[in-house]
Amino acid sequence: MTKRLTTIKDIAKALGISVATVSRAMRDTYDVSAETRKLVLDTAAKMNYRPNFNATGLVKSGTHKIAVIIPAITNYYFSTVITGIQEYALEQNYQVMLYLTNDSAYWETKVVRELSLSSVDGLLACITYETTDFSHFEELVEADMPLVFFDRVPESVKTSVVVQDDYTGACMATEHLIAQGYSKIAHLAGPPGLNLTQQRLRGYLDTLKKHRLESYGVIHSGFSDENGRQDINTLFNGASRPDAIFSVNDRKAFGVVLWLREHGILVGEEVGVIGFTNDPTSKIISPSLSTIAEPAYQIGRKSCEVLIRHIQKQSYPIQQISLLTELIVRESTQRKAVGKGADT
Amino acid sequence: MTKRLTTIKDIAKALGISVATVSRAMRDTYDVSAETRKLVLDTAAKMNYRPNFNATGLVKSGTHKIAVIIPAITNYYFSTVITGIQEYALEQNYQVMLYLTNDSAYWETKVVRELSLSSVDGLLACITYETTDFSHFEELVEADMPLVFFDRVPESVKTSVVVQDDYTGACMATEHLIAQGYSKIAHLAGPPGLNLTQQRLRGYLDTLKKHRLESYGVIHSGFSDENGRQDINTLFNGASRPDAIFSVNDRKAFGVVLWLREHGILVGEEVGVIGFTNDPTSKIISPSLSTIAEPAYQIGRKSCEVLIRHIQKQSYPIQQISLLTELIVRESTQRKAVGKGADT
DNA sequence: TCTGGTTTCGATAACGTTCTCGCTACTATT
DNA sequence: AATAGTAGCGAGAACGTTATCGAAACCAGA
Repeated sequence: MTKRLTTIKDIAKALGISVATVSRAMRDTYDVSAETRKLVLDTAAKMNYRPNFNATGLVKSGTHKIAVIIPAITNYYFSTVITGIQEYALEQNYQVMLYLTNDSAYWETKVVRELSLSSVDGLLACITYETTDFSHFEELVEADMPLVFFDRVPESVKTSVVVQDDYTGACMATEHLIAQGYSKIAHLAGPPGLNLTQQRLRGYLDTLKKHRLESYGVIHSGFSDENGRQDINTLFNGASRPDAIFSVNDRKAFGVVLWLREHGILVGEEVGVIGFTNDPTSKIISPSLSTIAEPAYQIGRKSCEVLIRHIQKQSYPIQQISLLTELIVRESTQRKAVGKGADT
Repeated sequence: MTKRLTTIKDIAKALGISVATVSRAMRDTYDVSAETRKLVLDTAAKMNYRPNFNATGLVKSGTHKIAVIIPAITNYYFSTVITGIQEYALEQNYQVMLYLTNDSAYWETKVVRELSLSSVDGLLACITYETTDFSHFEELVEADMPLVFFDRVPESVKTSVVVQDDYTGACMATEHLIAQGYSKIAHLAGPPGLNLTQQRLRGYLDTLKKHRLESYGVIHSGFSDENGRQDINTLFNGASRPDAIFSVNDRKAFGVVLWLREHGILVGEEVGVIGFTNDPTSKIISPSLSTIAEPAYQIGRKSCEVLIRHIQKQSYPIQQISLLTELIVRESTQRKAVGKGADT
């Protein structure tokens, strides 16, 4: 129950002019004299006027708001993406509404369906790893609501997508392991349904094949460090132990490093580990983690840019943007034995 | 330029009844027969009707949106708080608009000032560490806009606040260090202007005094691990080296641990380190970091709850809520020398 | 059959803004 | 001096919804 705010009418009354003139003076300079324009702007500032977005949105059917739907923000990648989105949006005078699905397909559907179509101009989404039915998104596309996916993207829905180059990143990671002298390489993969899981897996397998190496195991599971612990455990209880691990993301790799350390296995020297993301913690863990850096901030900015283009021009063609990744070499893929002398 | 959406009018026309009846059927059950109500609801679903929030907001002068203004989200504490806010808001059918200030007072002022008062029902804010002038917030309070601060709160503005018990937390941390046998304790403090900096500093000093110990140094700086590295460096280049560090937050403590490790100083055994936050990385770093756990998620939920109370009842009294912290003991404050035998 | 009270619904005005039209008054042209 | 053109402004409709008021329709009681 906030106090009544000053409206355009109040300004008009105070100045003895019509609301139409005030409205015009507020935006463009044409069709209104420079002096009345200045007069209006001054008294508007004096009366502490703020435009009512409900009213403008109603008549112009545009709200200058975009919705971001994302599984979570409590990790480096997602929070950085959001930061990029937020910054670009603010520059373009758009406001962002945040929706967390908590990786639940139920919540995702609910949020997308109940999201009043009239309250936002467009959507930026990253799907949960459970989502298999995309009809709630397809309904949006049919209603001509601008929609852009990033990172985790469905293949069926016909919209613009912005991702990192997962395939090449995985190739780089695997190549690096091989170059460092590891040959029994296993892959801790992500949830099977996800596009990025498939791309990284394919990069891994293709690179192995190129070097005529066999895979020492592929395990699909979630993204947490706990998942990493479990997976490395089953892997090391199996018949043939790997001498290197390529993990689908850094957090899972942290679990691996921790597990190996606890079991007295030297990370790097005995078993190489490489992740994907470049989470800041990868510099803090010891040994520090080699990884494939994702351009998270840029992905945020870029996907927001594409969305706003779609909003402002409905003829803007569908984009398939893939940003480059970068190999970051740290201790977890270094065989220090070389410098250590005749230890083996 | 989305397709025209179905409005309440379309439903009225399709059913041959008035818009008023449709509107009533849509919300309450009184003043409309059960059959027409059902009829309306069914055709509304069939025609894929979504309410236009601009229109409802215009007439009801309430938007069911709240704004969250926060320095950043790329760290554990803030992203977890936001998660709590978001979840509670969604439960109560409120939508969250996110604004990042990037710890810039300029951006904070800009965002708060330009934020159309009419586009949100209330604000949840955490100030930057630069902010010294709070007039942009005071203007909001004068306009009767519901406003709640969390974590970093200004003392001058008369609003509800939700924080963790920083003072007691700092006391617990210092007590723990003393109980573990450390006596030359230094404090790496936060930016001096912040309330939480002062509270934690006071808890540290009071506890020292209680045990008749002297402070081995207090350095104010930012919250990053880089700040931690620099501060420990100046501390160890000084005349009297501390044997324990209480850091205002975990990230800064990470910098300390890393610096000590690089300089061959045994963390825990030679120099105890304790942080504040319970960032997940504190379990990953080695040695693992003792810390004071903050109820970040609960702070998010609680502050959102208080805000919504204020929105729904303007007579709701101003709250001063302080949530409990918890001591988490890990390796960085353990003197293993005891078990190690006659090493010293 | 009439009265009084419900129930159910419709007309219409608001909310704050923009947009379309048209009117006035001024300037320039001949 | 008459006309055409244009700059500047006002009146009113429109956007989609809710709120107020009143009218019809129904029911029960006498």
